[in-house]
Amino acid sequence: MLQTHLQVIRPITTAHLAQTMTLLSLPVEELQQQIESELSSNPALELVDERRCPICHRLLPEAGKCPVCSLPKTESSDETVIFVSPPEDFYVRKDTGGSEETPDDFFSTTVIDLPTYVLRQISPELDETGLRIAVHLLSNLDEDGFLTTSLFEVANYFHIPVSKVENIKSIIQHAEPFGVGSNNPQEALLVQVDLLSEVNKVPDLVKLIIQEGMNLMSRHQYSELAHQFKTSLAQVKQAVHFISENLNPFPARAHWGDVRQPTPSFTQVYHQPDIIIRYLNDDPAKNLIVEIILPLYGTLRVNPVFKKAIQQAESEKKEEWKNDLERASLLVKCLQQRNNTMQRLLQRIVTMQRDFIIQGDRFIKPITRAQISKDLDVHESTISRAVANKTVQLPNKRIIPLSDFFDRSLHIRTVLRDMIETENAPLSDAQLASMLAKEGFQVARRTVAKYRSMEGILPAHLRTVQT
DNA sequence: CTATGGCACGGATT
DNA sequence: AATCCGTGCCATAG
Repeated sequence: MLQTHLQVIRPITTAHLAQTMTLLSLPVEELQQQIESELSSNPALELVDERRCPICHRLLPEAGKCPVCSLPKTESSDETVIFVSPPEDFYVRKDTGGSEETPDDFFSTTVIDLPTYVLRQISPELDETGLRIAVHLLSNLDEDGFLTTSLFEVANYFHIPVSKVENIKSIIQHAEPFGVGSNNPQEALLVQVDLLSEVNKVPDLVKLIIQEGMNLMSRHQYSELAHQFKTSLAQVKQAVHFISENLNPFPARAHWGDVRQPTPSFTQVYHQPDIIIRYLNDDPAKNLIVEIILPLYGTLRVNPVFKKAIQQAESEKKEEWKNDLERASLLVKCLQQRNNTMQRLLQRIVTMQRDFIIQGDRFIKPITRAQISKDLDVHESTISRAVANKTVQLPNKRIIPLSDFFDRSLHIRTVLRDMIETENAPLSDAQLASMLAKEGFQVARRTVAKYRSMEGILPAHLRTVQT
């Protein structure tokens, strides 16, 4: 019976493969749910919660100590421990993939979730009580970054006046992603408008529309809006355009970059990214860092106590527990595999699309998943699954789907966008098509129309000449 | 008559 | 095998 141990640890390959594949195609958010449900239903699985404060059970923003209780994290040295969420710089490696690419790039997987991300920014300006409140608020955010508790409850809980809580909430809202911690999209937008108008000029109409015209705007009833605010249709369109370009009604789903978004429509917003690519210390002179967001804090492992207990179990229970044990170790192994694949994939992508990441859409290179799969010596479907449903945050804070790295038409689309932006008079699709042909892009007239709508650019006769 | 968007087909990609 | 993408044809709007 002792042999079952070995058999259990070494998983049945078909099941292993099947689960690896499904886990691979899951974005972090869903993966987290998956793990949590398994964690609560499977006694063999254990989460050693190194990064959560044992007293207040809140997130630890920095490795080391809890901002609320100032407790050091617990040490754990168990050889069965598997890092689901490696500490910072856990995985650092030289990049020698390209021939003359900078060999300085390094990759590290770190763990950041939204509450932590926000808390890191605001913790310096808060006292201890403020931190407690902030942590409480942040742990009650929904997936869009909106608050799910009322301020009164929080105030009661901490026995403090509501105004204090409001104060904290406001601080949170003004941290990145701007508007996080609001109660609804409208509130988030307003915060963003205020912040933006400190730096740039924002048309008054924008604020008006957000305050009173949300319903009409979301239904794209622009003429009604124009009527309500007694202004021209063009003005309204401009304002709505401004909103979709610069603001984001769902703070947690995406940042709005300084650069314009490829999908200006409200219907297409992306969730919390699976991967963050940024400069070291946000300094463009420094190296690129690729963070692969992992779903959990602490370490996930097979509970060693459970493993021992199974030997003394009654034969009836034994079967059931053996099954649990098997599932647990399978899950852990699959997670490791997922992380590994994601890392290798990202390493490859980043080296190949370096210019695209740093300098923008114009420099994307057309690559296919098939190419990558050859390079990494894995099956095509593996890459497909790894790419599917994932989003990446670029150094300029834009969030794009990972599949954009394989977009064949993005390059032409940016050229097209430039043409229209710099046009003197509105150009028709046919004219644009022939201009593109001169530049070396052979595309049909019909295709130009498609690209145009993909970029959210109005047809020629509705465009006004830009200044 | 011109410009554009919808539908659908075929080839490439996944 | 399923899906995505570019394109041609056609209907419709201006």
